[in-house]
Amino acid sequence: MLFVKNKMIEDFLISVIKDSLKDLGLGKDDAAQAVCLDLPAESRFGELSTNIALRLSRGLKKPPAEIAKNIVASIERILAGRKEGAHVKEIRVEGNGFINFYLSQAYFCGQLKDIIIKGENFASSSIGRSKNVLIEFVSANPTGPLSVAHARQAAVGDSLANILESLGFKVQREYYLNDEGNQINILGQSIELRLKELSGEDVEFPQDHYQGSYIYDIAREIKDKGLKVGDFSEYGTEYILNIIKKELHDFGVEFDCWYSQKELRKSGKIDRTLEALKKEGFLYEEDGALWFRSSSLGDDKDRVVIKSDGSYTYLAPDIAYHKDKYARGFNWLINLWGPDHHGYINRLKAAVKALGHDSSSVSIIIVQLATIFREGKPVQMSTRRGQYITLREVLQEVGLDAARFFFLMRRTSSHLDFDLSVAKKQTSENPVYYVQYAHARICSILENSPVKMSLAETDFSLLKEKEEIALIKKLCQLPSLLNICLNTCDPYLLTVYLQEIAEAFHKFYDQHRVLGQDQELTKSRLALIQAAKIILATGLKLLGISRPEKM
RNA sequence: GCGCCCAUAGCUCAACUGGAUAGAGCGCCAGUCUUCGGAACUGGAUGUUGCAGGUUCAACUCCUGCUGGGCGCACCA
Repeated sequence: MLFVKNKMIEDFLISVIKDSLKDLGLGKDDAAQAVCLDLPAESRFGELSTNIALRLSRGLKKPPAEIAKNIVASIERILAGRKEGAHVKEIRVEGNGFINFYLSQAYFCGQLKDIIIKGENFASSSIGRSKNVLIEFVSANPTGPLSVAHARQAAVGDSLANILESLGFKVQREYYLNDEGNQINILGQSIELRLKELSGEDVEFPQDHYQGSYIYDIAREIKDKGLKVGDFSEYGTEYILNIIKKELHDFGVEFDCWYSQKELRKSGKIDRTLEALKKEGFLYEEDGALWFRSSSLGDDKDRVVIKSDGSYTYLAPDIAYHKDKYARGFNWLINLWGPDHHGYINRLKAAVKALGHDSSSVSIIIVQLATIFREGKPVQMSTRRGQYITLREVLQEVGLDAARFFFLMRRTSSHLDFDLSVAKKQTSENPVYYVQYAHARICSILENSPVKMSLAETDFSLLKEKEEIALIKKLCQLPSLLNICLNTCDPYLLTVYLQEIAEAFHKFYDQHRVLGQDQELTKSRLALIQAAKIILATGLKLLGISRPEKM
């Protein structure tokens, strides 16, 4: 069951309810301030519901049902004088005092028409027009191919960015490139050692070096081509970065900006940032190191920014990097991190506050890991030995569409089980195909139809069957659904919604014929499935998944 | 030891952030095709929401204490 709200009608009804409470002299009650409309627990309770009478019952010392009755009477008086009142078919008091609103068919028909007129822009809005969003994700060290953890981040980040764009936000996708430091040095050494090994030298390969076979590939290329490499770290970084870029491209993810830490340091911004913080009194020296007074800003303890050997910790460039994000004009920063970074959140929030920004301007989303299964059994992984499932392998095994959909099927904050053998199946077990099949089926009907759908000649009021109504109501929910994705910063609900749309369509299809009916009815149903196609296509596009006309 | 997250049907997950009879998918059992794509549809069985208290009209949801799992707690990135 999906719970969504339809913004426009919802806002209107909330204002009417508030007016009615004032009318009854209840406007000042605390509970009355927080009037809200929810989707009822079951569809038999109408389309929108409020529990306001239950909330008021305590203070008024009256049974909820009685209060509800009075409120409804007042609402009905108000609605009678408003043209939007036509959207409401009926208001009932049900359960132990819920007020349920039943919307009129005219309202839903209007929405349906809107979908067909606006097409894939039906759910677009301009809520985000004042926001410049920078969404930073993946940002894996360029020391090896991308893993499934990065793959999930890529799927979530890219889809979230798509959704925000459709809501009017100006979005930049950015990858922070950790192209210098310890890990990069170790990468260089790993390549150098493998090269020696290939040349027949006896080498000892340390445990903490990169064990993956791709290091051999790099070394072999250097050897075969007889390249003179001065800096193995730099060579390796560039080599691997190209692999990563290709992998992401093949996954349908394009970054607007690759932000180099090396460039950041060279620009002097790190030093200038630390200097500024020092002036504000946020830094102090102790034990030969430079500390950030983060504990005064909500962190558990203070953090080192410059080690006693004079080098930066990871935090120093990161503070400068975030300062630079604001300096570039972004006013909402979204960071997608792996679960191993959750202890880092307070540190970064402290840094943001020290820089003089509201910490709510940064949203940090922890993307939980995915466990890969084959035939119901978990696939063993070991990063140390360089044995982990890569994005490339998942793509090769199940394809782009299934991969992206599966990574988004659970809430981003919860752990995900990803069974490759299920994602590969082309049966109803596989939700991707279920959704895409609905789209293809509709395309096929539209193509076979001898009659053309014409909005001017469509009489939506002919759509009265149970399955038709259910489908229409579902289709109208997309705008509200995208709002939920926005509020939760999570695209996952869209995968659930698309499955529900597909289900509603398949059920309709099974019970009723589109073609070969009375001319008028056929036209109405053509319009209905046209709208369903638009909604399916819009959703799939936002998830970065193809919309096949044939399968 | 300190801190954060999780525990719901055999399995994977929901439950509109305190609401109405805790719902879906998979799996299992039984059905539906002279008709627009069967990659579909219909029906059935499955629960002491980890345990024990508390808060209230109402608790899977909030509070307290247990039990069992995951992750953090670097002058690593």
